[in-house]
Amino acid sequence: MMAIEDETRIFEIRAYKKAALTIETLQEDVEDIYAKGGIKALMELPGVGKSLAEKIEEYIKTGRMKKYDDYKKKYPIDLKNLTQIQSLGARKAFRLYKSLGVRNIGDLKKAIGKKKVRKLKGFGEKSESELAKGITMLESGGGRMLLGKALPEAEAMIRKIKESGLAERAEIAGSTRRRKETVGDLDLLVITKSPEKMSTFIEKMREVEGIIVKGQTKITVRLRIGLNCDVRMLERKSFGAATQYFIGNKAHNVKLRQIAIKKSYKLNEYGLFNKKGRRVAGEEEKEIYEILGLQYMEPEMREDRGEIELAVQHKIPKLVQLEDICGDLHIHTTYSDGSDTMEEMIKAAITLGREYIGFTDHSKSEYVAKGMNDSKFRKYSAELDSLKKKYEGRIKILKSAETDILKDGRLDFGRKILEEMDYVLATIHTNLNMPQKEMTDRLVRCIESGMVDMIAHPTDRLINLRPPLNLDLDRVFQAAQDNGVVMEIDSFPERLDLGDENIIKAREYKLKFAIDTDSHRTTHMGFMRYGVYTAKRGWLKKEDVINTLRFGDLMKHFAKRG
DNA sequence: GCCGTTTTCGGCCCGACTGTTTTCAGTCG
Repeated sequence: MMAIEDETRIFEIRAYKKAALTIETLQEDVEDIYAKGGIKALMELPGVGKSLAEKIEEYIKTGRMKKYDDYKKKYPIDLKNLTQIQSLGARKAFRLYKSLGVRNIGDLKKAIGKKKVRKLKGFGEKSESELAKGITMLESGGGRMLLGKALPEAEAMIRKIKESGLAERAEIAGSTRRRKETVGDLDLLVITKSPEKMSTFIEKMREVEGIIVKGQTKITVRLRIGLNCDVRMLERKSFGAATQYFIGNKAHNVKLRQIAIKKSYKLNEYGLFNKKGRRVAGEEEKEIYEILGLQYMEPEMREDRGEIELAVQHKIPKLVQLEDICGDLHIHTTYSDGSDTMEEMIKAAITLGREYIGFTDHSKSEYVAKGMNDSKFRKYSAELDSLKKKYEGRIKILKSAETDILKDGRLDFGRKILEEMDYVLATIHTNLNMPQKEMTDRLVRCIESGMVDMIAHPTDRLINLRPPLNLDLDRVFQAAQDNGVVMEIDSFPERLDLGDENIIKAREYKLKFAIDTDSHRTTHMGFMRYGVYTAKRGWLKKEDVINTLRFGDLMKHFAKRG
């Protein structure tokens, strides 16, 4: 609303946005900060000064903000939703309101239906149809896609672009490269001497449904899988700068450019330039960080969560890598809801070079997953024993089960069976709607039982499908710390649980993690990389992850718990 | 509206593309 009012106040508007972002990404609730330290504590937050702190205070105390309410009276427009429409910002939305009385998306649809928009000054037939398209896109979901689906698509496109013979280099950028759990679009970068031919090649790719915009250095297309894809074409000398720029994220880049300015440089997607306009870096990403006095960091860390401050001090941690993973501790077979046999899973694990593999079929409470009762567990156990012998020298086999945590926090198998296992993996699968205190008590009781080594997919969320369990994670992590219980990072693309933000929280409790695939068939074993990406986004090092241990050390780790 | 190793005033990240324009406003990333 301020943007409609007066464009010259752009910096004031940015100040509001910046403060809003600070509060959104706070680890703590802003109300708690205020309760503890009052207005002074609010002013400590980056981007929050006296004026904004007072407004936040007003909002916490009264639930309202006068300045906002006054604006809202003046502009009774649903800007929040209207500006979700592609190509529609605050100023255009206001013009639509003033001349056509458009207050919300419904009104806009009607106006477009009556062909009224095209008659307005500054609008035309084309803008009208762009708005119509934008509304359709928005209504058809417009949501974010799982990394597990978007990344393979991006990789396939990169392969084809390289094979075209038109590209010298091609890389994935954007949130896909940062390995965010979901992505809103694909960003691809290409070095080419013939951008026009490259554009035509992209247009004709089988993955592409149609063109959205096309310029001299970039083309945006709609992909059949339901994502937009930006392809930027560059010269070799700018490739590093462009990679840095388009990997982002935005907040990370803004900070980088501020550092550049302080050091009398200018940073953009074409390079790092000194005062005289001479390019001092640009072909390689690393040079840019180096000249700015920053330690290089992997893209997974670039979320402006303190990594730049660490880079200034050259204290960037060495993150865990896929190659560090020695084994997989969460595997299903035909003994419960898996579709491949134990032996098929073992052979696949050997092909992937795993040193060990832990079997974890479901316990009896999981009727739908054909969970094992005690007698079925006996058969399962016996077969594992004979396979252990058969594959001796080729792969180590561990015996466990994904044991249900019952409503009261007890486990679904008795002590005798649990003691037969090399380690106990436990999780919540049923009664997912308990209130926070009960749910937390349930999990904490289980952790404190002394019977459990590891909690599988601790929040049980399914991305875009099911919210996380209502848990007080601070209590859970504290209990895990006290009892040496490991938290799983489930690599299944729909799960990625714990996710990056919860890993960051868990790290404060100095917990150990296991990155597992939760495979239900041999092809799922390749999901390990998504778990590693997530761990990297949570800044985990090799030492934080127990399945980077060699087999002997892993057994020592489990033995410590008895 | 915020902020300070150049500053309590005067900066604040930067460029591409489109549509509707005759030189630019608006939007996006």
